Amino acid sequence: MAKKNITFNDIAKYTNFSKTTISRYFNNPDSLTLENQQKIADALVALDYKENKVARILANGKTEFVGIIIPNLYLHYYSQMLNQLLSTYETYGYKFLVFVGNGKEETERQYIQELLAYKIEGMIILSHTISSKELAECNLPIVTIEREDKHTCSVNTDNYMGGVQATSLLYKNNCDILIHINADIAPDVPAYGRIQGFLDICQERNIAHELILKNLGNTYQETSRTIGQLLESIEKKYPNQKKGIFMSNDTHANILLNLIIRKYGTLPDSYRIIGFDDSPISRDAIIPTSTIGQQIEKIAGEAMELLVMQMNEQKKRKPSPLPAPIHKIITPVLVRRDTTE
Amino acid sequence: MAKKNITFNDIAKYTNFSKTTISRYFNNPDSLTLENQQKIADALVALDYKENKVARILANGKTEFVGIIIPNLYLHYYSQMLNQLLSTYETYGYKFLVFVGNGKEETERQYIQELLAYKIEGMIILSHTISSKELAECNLPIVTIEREDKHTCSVNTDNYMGGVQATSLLYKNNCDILIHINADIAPDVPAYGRIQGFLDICQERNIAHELILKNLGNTYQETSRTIGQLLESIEKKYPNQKKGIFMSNDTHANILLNLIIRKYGTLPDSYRIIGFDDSPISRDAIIPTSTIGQQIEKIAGEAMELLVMQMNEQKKRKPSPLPAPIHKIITPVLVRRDTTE
DNA sequence: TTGTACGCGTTATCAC
DNA sequence: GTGATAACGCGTACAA
Repeated sequence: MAKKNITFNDIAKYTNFSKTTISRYFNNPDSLTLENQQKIADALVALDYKENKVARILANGKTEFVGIIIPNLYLHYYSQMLNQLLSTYETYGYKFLVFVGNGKEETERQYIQELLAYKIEGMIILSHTISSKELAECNLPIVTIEREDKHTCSVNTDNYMGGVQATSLLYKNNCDILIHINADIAPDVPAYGRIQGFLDICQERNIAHELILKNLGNTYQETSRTIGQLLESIEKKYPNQKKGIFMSNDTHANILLNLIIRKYGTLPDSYRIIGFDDSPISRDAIIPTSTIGQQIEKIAGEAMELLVMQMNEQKKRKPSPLPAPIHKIITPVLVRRDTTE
Repeated sequence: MAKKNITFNDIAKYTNFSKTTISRYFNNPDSLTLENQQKIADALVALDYKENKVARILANGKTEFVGIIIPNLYLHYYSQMLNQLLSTYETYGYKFLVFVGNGKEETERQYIQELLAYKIEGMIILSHTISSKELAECNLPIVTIEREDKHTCSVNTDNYMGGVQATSLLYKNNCDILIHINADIAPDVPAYGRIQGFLDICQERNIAHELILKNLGNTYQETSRTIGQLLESIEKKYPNQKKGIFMSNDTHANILLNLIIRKYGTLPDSYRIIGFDDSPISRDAIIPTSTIGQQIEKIAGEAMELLVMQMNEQKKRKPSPLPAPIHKIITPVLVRRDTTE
């Protein structure tokens, strides 16, 4: 920088006020005469002053930074969530430092260290890598979203209810056999609720059902092949039966749907399908696919509200820590489209 | 905060060194005895020291912050680009302050002010709202991506080449009539190159063609209806001809494809389709769709490289400004799938 | 190899 | 309503 930055000192000299008064102009303008306010305002434009929030942070400790660690932005769910979180800037004014987790524990730990070094006031964690116990030890307001959350505040979709809704809809479609295909996830991850919801409804209503827990593969090719194999075995196992299939997400539902359509040219009456997430693919599919919609905007909003509450508490003289983590549950929305009746 | 933060001063007292030595331990450890390094290292853990980068910024002026303004994260293209940009943290160590533009000029201007107040070292702009002229006046290293870029450094896809590739492929598919459907975009936006590429190839090779420039609507419903109408008029206008249709993006290509499949049960030989972007929908479509792939990772990489170069220049004693903005062009990749032969 | 003294730009605490 | 002065935590000449 050739020309030095203009500081309060320069303005003070220019206006014959003190630094203090200039500071007050910004933080408590009413304590100045209107006349003097104007003087300073004029000086600001005359000198082309640019504020420096870094100095302000050092002086008053408030960074207005929030850190976000998100697993990726490939999945529509995550990018949408980030979108909504960033949008809360308009409401709360917090700035976001964003890191994309890569699943490596050590790296994500470094991200957190980096965030702490910048004196962020709080964190929102969507990544699954680091345990809520370790997160809680950061001693910082934290909200986790849709992940293990024993020791942190969190906002989650009511996955159980989602599972119930999906299963019930298939049931009402008069399916003979209900099938849920999902990965073999741990019970402490919120998404496990979908499985439990499926099982409970089936047992409660005495519905014939099969739960297929299987890793479907990490690439599209792999997933596609695995689902193809599952479809074959299902066809063999349940011929002449009306099959209601509840897929763990819309991408998988779409793959299944495409396989069926390519085979039969249409979705036979013997198949009903429902996905999860309400991602664009469910709408863009050759047959718009029923799904369970997560209320992403609401989840993001609640997460920030929960975080802001904690951050405000921290700013008090004697912050009283939460007696226990708060967990908010957001109800999902059933989206009926053409793969169910 | 109940307990005060540990500072270099505390460590200095604890170890009987001076602040300076502590500082050196972090910034130039080799200038200390191994023995003394160990002493300080021990003190660090004993006192549970947490570094404070805000203070460091104030002292040395290097924030290592880069600002990003992105129009939205709905479109896969943008979320992917953000993903790749954020991933460069591993390479360069720059932290990212991210804002989602909302299209309102005044708001985005405020975002920029906010970023400047945090003394970011550079900006990457994907939003279209603010002119490159105004951006350049920030007097800060800037790289724009895929937008008007007369006065800023930029990285863009070679849209013209993309148009040429798409058009050539349809031509090689022995289509009787080539049709390009796009929005009525301004010639100074990079994406205009797709139109020009289409036109040039058609004229050069004397191919029967039609260019349809039309706003397809802002909602899915609207877009879907508009494309349906276009399809009808195309069928009337070119019966018994083999139609090669180049859509402006994969979402629109998919809508068109679905309409055709729903009508004919398959993609008739009289239709060849190609999209643009290589977004997931092109792969997930009922018939995997040919498309032009933008090399997002490469674009993001080049953008950061270009930005880092400028930022490094700024840190020199006497930074010499670029004589003219540098514009990098990244060649797209033709992705052949099943909607062309 | 280590220390002294000051600067970075703002806010907070008194005093007037 | 306004001002002097001391933080905030770290980097960096310059000196030793």
